[in-house]
Amino acid sequence: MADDKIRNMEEFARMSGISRPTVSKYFNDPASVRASTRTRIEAALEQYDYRPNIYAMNQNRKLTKNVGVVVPLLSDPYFAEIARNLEQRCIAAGYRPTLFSSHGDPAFEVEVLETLRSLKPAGVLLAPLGRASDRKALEKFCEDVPTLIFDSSVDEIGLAFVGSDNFQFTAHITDYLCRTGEPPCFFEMKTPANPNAHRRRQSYLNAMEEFGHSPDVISVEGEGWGFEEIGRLGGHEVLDQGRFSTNTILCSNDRLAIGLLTACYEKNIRVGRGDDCAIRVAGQDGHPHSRYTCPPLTTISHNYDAVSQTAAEALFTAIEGQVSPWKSTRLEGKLILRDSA
Amino acid sequence: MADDKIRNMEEFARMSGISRPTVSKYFNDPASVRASTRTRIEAALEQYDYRPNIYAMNQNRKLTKNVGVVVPLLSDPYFAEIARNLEQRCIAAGYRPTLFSSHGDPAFEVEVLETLRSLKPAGVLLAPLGRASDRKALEKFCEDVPTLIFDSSVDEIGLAFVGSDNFQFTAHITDYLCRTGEPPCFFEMKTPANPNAHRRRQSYLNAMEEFGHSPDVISVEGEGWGFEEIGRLGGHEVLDQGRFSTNTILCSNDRLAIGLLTACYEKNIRVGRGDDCAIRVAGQDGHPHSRYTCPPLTTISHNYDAVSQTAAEALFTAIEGQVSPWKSTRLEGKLILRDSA
DNA sequence: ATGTAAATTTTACGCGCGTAAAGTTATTCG
DNA sequence: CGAATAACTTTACGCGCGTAAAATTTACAT
Repeated sequence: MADDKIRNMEEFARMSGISRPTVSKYFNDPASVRASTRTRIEAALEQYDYRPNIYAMNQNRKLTKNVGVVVPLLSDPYFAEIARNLEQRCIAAGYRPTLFSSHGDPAFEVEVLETLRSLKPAGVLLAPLGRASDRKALEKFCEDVPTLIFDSSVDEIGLAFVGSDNFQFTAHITDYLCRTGEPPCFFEMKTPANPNAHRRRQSYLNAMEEFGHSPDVISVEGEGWGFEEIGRLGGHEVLDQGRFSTNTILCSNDRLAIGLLTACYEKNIRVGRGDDCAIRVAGQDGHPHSRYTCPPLTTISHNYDAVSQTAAEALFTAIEGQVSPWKSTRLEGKLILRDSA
Repeated sequence: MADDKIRNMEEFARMSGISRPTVSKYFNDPASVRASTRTRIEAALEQYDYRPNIYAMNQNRKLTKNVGVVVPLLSDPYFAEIARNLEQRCIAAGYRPTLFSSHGDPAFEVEVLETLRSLKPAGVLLAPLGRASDRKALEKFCEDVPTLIFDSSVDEIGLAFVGSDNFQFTAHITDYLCRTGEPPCFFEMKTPANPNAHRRRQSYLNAMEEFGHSPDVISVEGEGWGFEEIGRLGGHEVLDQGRFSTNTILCSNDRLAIGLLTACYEKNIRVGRGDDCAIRVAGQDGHPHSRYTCPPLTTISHNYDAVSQTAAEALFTAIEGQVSPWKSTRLEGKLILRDSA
């Protein structure tokens, strides 16, 4: 490997004895050049291991291969997992994903979108912060860049929406809980940071009414994204005050449930469906960690694969020219029965 | 807001009645232009809300403000947390972090580095995959780009290394376990994917010898990054076969410990330090989730803040011209006593 | 051998901006 | 008020590549 440091495509083209435009064409699509040319380029590639500058490539391209992936908060394992899933799909489809976290901050979310404009992405997979999002900024962005909204919908913006059917989620698990024991009360944050919380509360209320039970929503204090700790502290308070009206608690999400389970542990309250257990606790999300709580958490899980596949494919077909009207796809969750409820 | 869509700096400069180079200078450092000019630019900014294209900016700049942050796997909450921490510090220091995950794959790690070259970063904060990493590729990258290695060291490459002192980690918690009960055996993966595993095993062996106990390393099967499940399945197997020679188990990392705790739960084995408990389990890392296991996990925690602060600052001073010889900084962990051991 | 289509090269320009040099205007100071 | 010094503008070029059009070469069939 005679590594005389190739600096740009010009130099590489000279070294391989082929014109730069043809080399450019090769990198754009190796099959678009004559076989003999391809061989020569690939031989030179072995010798000088040159790679085009991706950001310079995209500068003057009609359609880039960039795809932006934006999630509200990467340190939440749920978003980390779905982001990883989406990234893999982008790569598999020949796109270049770039991952961004909004860090739970609406202002930063707008910042991320501005950065994304500079990237000139062919498309964007965006999980907005939800209620906290700057609607107008999102809308404007969606007008300029093909954007698919996932996880949490904001009006009817973008190409389409793909997410879980939160109404089905909560209705389904509420139904399960009602059929197998006392009807649940609903444990949530008073001012939830995560996007789908309101939908789930509403769905709980609807379901309880439909099943002929009186609902009981318990909202605990707490700011930010430290849901486990909010669930734990809130759990202690509510348990101390005996505010749970039933022995069955449906949490707005798994992280809250995990905190509540810890509070129960600390209070020596047995959780589960056995006769020796005092309460049942269920979550919602299918959080990667829900399998490893004690007791393992009964939850209704997002269909991670289906959501990310549907979202990614919808974006790709839109990028590739298919025009279709705005559509909302809400996928059903799957009840995961474990020991906690 | 007369939004006649400004397309580039040229147009914006024309609209604000100022030359493009001066506008460019303004965006580079607002204080570098006359106050009256600044006012005019900022007035125009209000009207047309234009933003320079970041990637075009960096194309021909001597020193960019880009900083790459690379971690082995973003869906591991430990890395997610430290990455978030680093990102915030970069932003606070006026840099533009771009986050990358190696997806646990050495080939992809190299891919990420190639992408990073195109970004022309002023510096990179790199947590390598470790043993699995392509040493030569890393080395080459570090020669070209100012790179600070963190979390897991690979030879003496890059500007410096900042991480936790795994020897101190394991020695410290081993010492604690010895002083408070039976000496621990060591629970690990046979072929660990994470980088610091070997150091920790070695440190366990050293510590046990020093304390005059005979060590016992138990390595369980399992591939990949699903540590909890590996810990759970391995735990079942080892418990079934009665292969734990003592009642105290030190796990190579918290995620493994979380899985082992689940196995114990499933086997109805009480974990903790009470008289009614059969075994003690301890982890290592201070994983965000370790607080919420049942029982809460005793562990030795990375000093997240100190590691990320030291790493970030070391990189920034290097970027800003300070030349200093390669140095390895290993920060001590803090023992977090909880109920599991 | 000849014609034709495909591939390639040449040439030229563009993307959105940084940056250096030289000339012009504005500000400051004695 | 004139000179010195900033600050600014103009001009010109560069970064690393895409892309379009015209000219040339190559491949393949007849």
